[in-house]
Amino acid sequence: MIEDLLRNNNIKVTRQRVEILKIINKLGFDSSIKNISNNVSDINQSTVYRILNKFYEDGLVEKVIGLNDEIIYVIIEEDKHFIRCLKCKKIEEVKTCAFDHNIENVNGFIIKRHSLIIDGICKKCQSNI
Amino acid sequence: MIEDLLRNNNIKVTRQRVEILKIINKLGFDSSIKNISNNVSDINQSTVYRILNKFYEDGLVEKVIGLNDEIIYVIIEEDKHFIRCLKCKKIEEVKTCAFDHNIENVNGFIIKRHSLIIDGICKKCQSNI
DNA sequence: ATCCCTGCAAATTCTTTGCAAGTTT
DNA sequence: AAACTTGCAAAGAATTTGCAGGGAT
Repeated sequence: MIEDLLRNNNIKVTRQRVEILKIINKLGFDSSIKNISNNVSDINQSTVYRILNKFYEDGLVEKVIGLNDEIIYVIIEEDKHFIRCLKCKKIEEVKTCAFDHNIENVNGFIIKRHSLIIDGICKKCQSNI
Repeated sequence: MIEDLLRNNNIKVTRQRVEILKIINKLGFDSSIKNISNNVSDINQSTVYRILNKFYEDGLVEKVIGLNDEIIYVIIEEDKHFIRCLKCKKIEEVKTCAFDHNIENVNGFIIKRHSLIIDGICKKCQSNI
């Protein structure tokens, strides 16, 4: 439930915040600020900025360089991984986790989560030479 | 040699490009556009933008969300990994690679490179509670 | 009732663009 | 010589801010 996502992060529930979260979910890897703004109704542009900044500061979303080389906002989930085609720039989620969980204490850190960005050439682009 | 980095990527060698590459190297994880601009001498602001865009398009640098949550430009190297402290936001390089190279053909892609972003709590922040 | 959030409009900052002159290969 | 780069100045976008009214707990 979207509202719980907010409550769990001690963020007050407002119409604008709920709507923006829903849109981020819906847009997936296309959730740039521009696209988010274009897809919500009756939310002032500066409110969109303020909400996204808050979500980011509060650790609810992650910023990633996405399609079209823009910053996209992704709701943080445990150990989510991406694979990205160097040619067509499509991004997909990876189901398998290639992270060796036996490695602990990297650089003395306590590991909280990790994300893996894999670059390659997707099937389609492989066939187009 | 910096100049070779450019030649290898079929990018013409100019004073401005060499200088910007050197600064990126020197600044490390602090190489936001603002910092790059502040650290070069006699390069017009629009030239900085044009050069960084070109480097990015030509695959010489990668964009990453860095310190201060800004976009930073990092020279692409094979399988470079980062670990990032969730509290103080410090970024470090990881020497060990926790990527399981046995996993091939993820999602049907031909894997070209990967990067791992690990989030955790660094030593210093562990002691400050 | 209190504290936080939002819309609005203006200010500020960031990024792109056209063109003429200068460089690189 | 040809093709590409740069600086400059101006245009265009993106982002932030102060404030007054509205909403959540």
